[in-house]
Amino acid sequence: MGKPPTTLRDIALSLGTSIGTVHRALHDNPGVSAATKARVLQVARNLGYRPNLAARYLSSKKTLRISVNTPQGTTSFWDEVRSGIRDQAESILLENVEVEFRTCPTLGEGEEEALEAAIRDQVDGIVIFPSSPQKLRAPIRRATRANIPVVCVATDAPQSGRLGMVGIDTLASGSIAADLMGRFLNGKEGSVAVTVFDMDITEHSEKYSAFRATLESFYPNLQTLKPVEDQDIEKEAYRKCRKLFEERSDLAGVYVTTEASVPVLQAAKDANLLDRLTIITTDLFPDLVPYIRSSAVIATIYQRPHAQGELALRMLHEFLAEGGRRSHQVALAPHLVMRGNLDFFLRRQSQELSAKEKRRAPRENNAEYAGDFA
Amino acid sequence: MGKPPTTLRDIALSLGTSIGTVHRALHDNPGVSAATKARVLQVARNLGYRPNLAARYLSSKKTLRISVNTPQGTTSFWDEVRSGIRDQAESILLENVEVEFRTCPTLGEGEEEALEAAIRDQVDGIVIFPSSPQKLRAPIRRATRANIPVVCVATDAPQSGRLGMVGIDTLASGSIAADLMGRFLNGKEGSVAVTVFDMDITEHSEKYSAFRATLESFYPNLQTLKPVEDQDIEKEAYRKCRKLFEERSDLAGVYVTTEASVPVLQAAKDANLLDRLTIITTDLFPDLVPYIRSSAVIATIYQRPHAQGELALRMLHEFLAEGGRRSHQVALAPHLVMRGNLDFFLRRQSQELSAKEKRRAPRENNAEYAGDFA
DNA sequence: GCGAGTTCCGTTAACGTTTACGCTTCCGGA
DNA sequence: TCCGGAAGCGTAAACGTTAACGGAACTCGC
Repeated sequence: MGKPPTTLRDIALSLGTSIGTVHRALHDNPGVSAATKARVLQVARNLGYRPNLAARYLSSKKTLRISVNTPQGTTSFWDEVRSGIRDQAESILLENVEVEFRTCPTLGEGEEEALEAAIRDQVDGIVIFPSSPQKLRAPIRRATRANIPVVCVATDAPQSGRLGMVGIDTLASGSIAADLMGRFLNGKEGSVAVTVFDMDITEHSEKYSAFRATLESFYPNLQTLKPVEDQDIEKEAYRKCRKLFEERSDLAGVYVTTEASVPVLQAAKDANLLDRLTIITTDLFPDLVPYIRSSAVIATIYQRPHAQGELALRMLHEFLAEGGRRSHQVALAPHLVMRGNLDFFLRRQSQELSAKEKRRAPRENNAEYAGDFA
Repeated sequence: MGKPPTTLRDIALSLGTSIGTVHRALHDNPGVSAATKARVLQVARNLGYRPNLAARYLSSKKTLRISVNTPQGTTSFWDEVRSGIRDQAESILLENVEVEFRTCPTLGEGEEEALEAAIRDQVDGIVIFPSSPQKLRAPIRRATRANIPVVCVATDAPQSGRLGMVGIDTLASGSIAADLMGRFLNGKEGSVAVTVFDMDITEHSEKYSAFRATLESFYPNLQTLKPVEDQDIEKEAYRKCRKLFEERSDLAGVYVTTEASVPVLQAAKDANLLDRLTIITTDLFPDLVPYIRSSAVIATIYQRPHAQGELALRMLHEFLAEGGRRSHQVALAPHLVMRGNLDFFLRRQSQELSAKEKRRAPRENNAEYAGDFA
């Protein structure tokens, strides 16, 4: 139970060799014969060696450099993600994390270059939003081969060898949207539209399927239309929706899974449908607020960007510091925002975005130093 | 920017004294004159000294003992809280946390004694559920005076000097419940009942007020009845609800804020009202599942016990390790569970409860040791 | 057979704290 | 005068790891 953990010294002693050799063997450094290395690894495993991170940090003082490759974005979503990453980096006990932001001004523009730049700069880890997974698969592979772990945020990049990904559970959000849509429409008949970014993105097609499946099984009198793909281009979203609104007179509701909810709302307004449609959107940003307050948007599914950022960095750090296990996939539950609890989320959002001085603040509040309490 | 942090040695050098003296001064240890101590503190402040946690841990190897005082509970809620605490304790980088569970078999029975026991045992910190805040105020004060920080979970203990508290935002949950209730009832008239544990508990009265306020302002045709207090006694809940159901023929919905939703549901069933009432409950546990599947319970507000546990421990550890700031208050956003996303939450719940071997697992998956990647 | 270059390995000084120990100085009491 | 003790302070050895240096043994070319 309380037996002291094994150290490099223990391994060295038990082999009749030295700490230096053990260290070299465990780290694949040159200067050890294959035979010795094998023996060291064997003993290390037998003794259940786990490196002491405090000692390691104390000794090497190497700081981990992490590149954060995200788009600027049209809403506050990515600002919140970045602020979550920053907060998490600062709250890490061993103060050895340094984040570098490589923000792409426009979606999908220069992502590859930014990723290549990060690899060239020899960062220790990367957090990335792979807006077009197929384009980034190769560079991500390259990073991984260069021993740079990559964590995807918001969207996955399958078969890219990425270390892990954190996002919102697509089933949970698609289904809750459908369930609410069904309830809110309360027995009405009609059709429901879903706008997505691109059905080629796994997350979006999964959300659509989950929505459709839930609606079909619980509310058979509502019909899910084919997805409207907007590629996050505002004009595209407006145009396609406007067209749809004119064609489908039986349209009862819209579920917007993308950031581009404002053009959809504008289209509804211009078609004089704003108060006749039941609209559920995604995420929370200033432009959306008046629509929620006025109930034009009846609910929005908040994808917790701050939490996504925190978790992505945490995953990366765990891996880098602990030599952790490979390949996690974290699916968060979304939050539901409606008129009633809107203020709670707005307050929180602004706190999170402006929480710069939170951590490093001088300890004024404890009289004298007093601090440690331990 | 990148200047090296100040160390004890720096302070000692700048004062012409020794590391030992500086250390004693900073830790209020005997053996330093008041004058020297003052000078040390002054210089430490000027130089912006912050202790190096890695070095501290490496040197002292003292493990932090944390007492977790929670009730057994009638649902899985407290099991999830405890498992969250355990998970967080294990995921802490410096492996210096040891949790001791002092679980009370029945609610409110022997809480004081358990708290006293923890204090007597000289633990370094306490996580507690103060089921009756007024009774525990004094012992919590005593712990705090004995330099043992106390974090409340789920319910606050105001004016007790506790270090902090983590719980669900009452406004967010009360309001979303009301908003959903209003929407689901869709223009119907009638009255809505709210069951609470005890209006003397801040959280419960706040939830009730938030619910009532939101319902009043957005759905004026619905009337919020006076709260039903059940003290988490199942019979009490059943009896009071049964009575209410018979008296109020205009009853349209029920919002159950406590763990005792099953007796309420039973009462509704026995009064033949199960399919006529719109019922929103709180939390998620096995007995509730069939009701959600059958839509007898239309939605439940999940208070994320696992996350509450994680955060409570994190707060305590931050304070103990970092000598952090005093008095935080963390309010989580609740999750909304309905038929559609029920399975997501159930899967997650069972994962969280059974994730014992997750961390300490031997690293089988990396060929050889290979591990560090750093 | 001698230097130059490898390969493999041991040694040691850091890193910043904590802690135990030891050295002064000063003071009161015998 | 000498001793005991305490107060105030310095010293140094840990803690487990990393990284740089040095040295032995062995090889190769001449």
